[in-house]
Amino acid sequence: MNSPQNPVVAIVGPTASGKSTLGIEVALQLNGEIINCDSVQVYQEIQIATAKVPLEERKGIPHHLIDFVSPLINYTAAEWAREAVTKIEEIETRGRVPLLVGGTGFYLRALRQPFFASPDTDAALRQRITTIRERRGPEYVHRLLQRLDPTGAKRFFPRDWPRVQRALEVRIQTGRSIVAQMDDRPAPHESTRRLRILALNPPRDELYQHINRRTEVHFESGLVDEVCNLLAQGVPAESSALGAHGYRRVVEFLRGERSLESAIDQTKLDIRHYAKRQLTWFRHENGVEWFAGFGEEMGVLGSVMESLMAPAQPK
RNA sequence: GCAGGGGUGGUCGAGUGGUUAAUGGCACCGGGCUGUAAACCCGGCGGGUUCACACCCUACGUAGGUUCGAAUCCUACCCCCUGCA
Repeated sequence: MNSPQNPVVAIVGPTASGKSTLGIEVALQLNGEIINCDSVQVYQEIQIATAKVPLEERKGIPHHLIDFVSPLINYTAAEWAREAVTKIEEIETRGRVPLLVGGTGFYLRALRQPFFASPDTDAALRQRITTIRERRGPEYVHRLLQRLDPTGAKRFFPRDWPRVQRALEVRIQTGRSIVAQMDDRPAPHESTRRLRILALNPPRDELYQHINRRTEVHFESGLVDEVCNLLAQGVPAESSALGAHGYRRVVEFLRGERSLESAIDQTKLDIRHYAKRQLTWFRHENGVEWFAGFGEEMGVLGSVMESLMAPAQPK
């Protein structure tokens, strides 16, 4: 019943490349619904610097997995992948086409290559390890891992603390090395075989200009006030939500650690670096079809539609 | 005009006679990524030839000089900053 004629479309690419706009246009033409694939847009309440498409600009296209997680929670890729599968099924049941739109390559990969089964994050354990890291440095944590799980320790650079800490957590929680478990991936959802991954690749210098301009607009639109309010509401400064681009630097500004100007400049830089990493990610992701240009360009929409109407390229 | 300080690679900034194409930071480029991923980490980074060991060229304001050897010492000139006029 589900053939390649019923594709699941993913629109990916660097930030500010016009994915959202393109996604809506493609959805209109394919009778689709959009599933957000961006690790920041999932959060409620943070608004200005997230580049979420406002409701009135969605042209009636339903958007899922957007604006639905409290900023108090630290959402994860595995959760997203699970919920995305559910949404894909729901949308297809309605006879519509699911469109995954967003720049978080890691989320998309979590969907295509599900993670090995592991216990939920133990917040207390994570906090304990984090405290150790803050007091004694990431290398110290790496040495701990070396003792408990030498194989795992070899796999990660000592300073790569998120991965080192996770490996340590897994070793402690399951009694086994993370490395020994990594190949136990569950089979991906059937729909991932019908994925058409379309990636935008605008000229790098123009993309960087877009990013710079967009960042200035965000600050002019009251980003600083937004952060003040969020902090006042009790959203922790260390939350994933406030770690997002823009928010993070404004928090530093409010703490007096940098000037407003430096917060703006650093945000621009953060985002430019991010865009580059996204490009790297998708360049090496399997089965990606590239389109030069921004998603807002009519020509790009044209070639995207043309390519979607044609059968998928054999890989 | 006088006195003092300074001009180093895209940028900031070390280096004060000899493994110096020149520490380091940033930018930039490339790469990684298995429940924090808008996070975190790794590598390259004057130019040219080479698969590679390697080799050649050009570089520390400009022009000369001293020296076996200079970004580092000397002379002149140009420019910048500070103080006094």
